[in-house]
Amino acid sequence: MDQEKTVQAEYLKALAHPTRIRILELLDEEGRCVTNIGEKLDLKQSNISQHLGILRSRGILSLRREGGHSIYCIKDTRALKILKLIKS
Amino acid sequence: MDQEKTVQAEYLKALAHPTRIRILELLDEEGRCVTNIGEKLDLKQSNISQHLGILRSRGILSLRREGGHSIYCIKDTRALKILKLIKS
DNA sequence: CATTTAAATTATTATATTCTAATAATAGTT
DNA sequence: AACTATTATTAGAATATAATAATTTAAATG
Repeated sequence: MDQEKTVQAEYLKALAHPTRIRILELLDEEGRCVTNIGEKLDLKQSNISQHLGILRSRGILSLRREGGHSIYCIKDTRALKILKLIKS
Repeated sequence: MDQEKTVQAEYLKALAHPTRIRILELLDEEGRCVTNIGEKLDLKQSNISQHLGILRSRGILSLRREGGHSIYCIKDTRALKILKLIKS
């Protein structure tokens, strides 16, 4: 596994997971906190948090704190365009 | 690791690798055989063949035999659109 | 038909990813 | 300040992916 990593491949890897795709679809509607996403997807808190971290580290999501909550929003709308492309 | 696999995620996973991205860029120009791709990318034959197999199994590439060669071509142009989207 | 060439497949090893569970950190609340 | 709620981080085990080397298959050529 000694292939040079590329920005493009890393970006696509961030999108290439069922849960992360579902997160992006949820956040397309509106910004949401971790708990809310966890309820919608019925997954463990730590797991959601990790997936959100991956999407954020690639610049796909942004985060703001509000009350005791972390509200995640889509920052890079190319991600949504890609998902729509795949569905067509 | 018990997430349901989705068509979308599997599709993106097929694209999410540096070598496979380079293969798609090469094939965007013209159809090529395995040997030719191997020379261009300077990688082992079996490795190229495996990557081509992955792209083909997802319906992204098509294959025709010609002389003693397997000529691969891009079949699903959404893949190229996605790569272009990422670069922008 | 033996030999060469091109490509696919298989087995193996190394690495990466993902999930769970446990714990830590960070606010807010009482 | 103790308590609670929310989120993040860490460690570990299970699984998946990727590269190499070796082998096999298939077709073309002498």
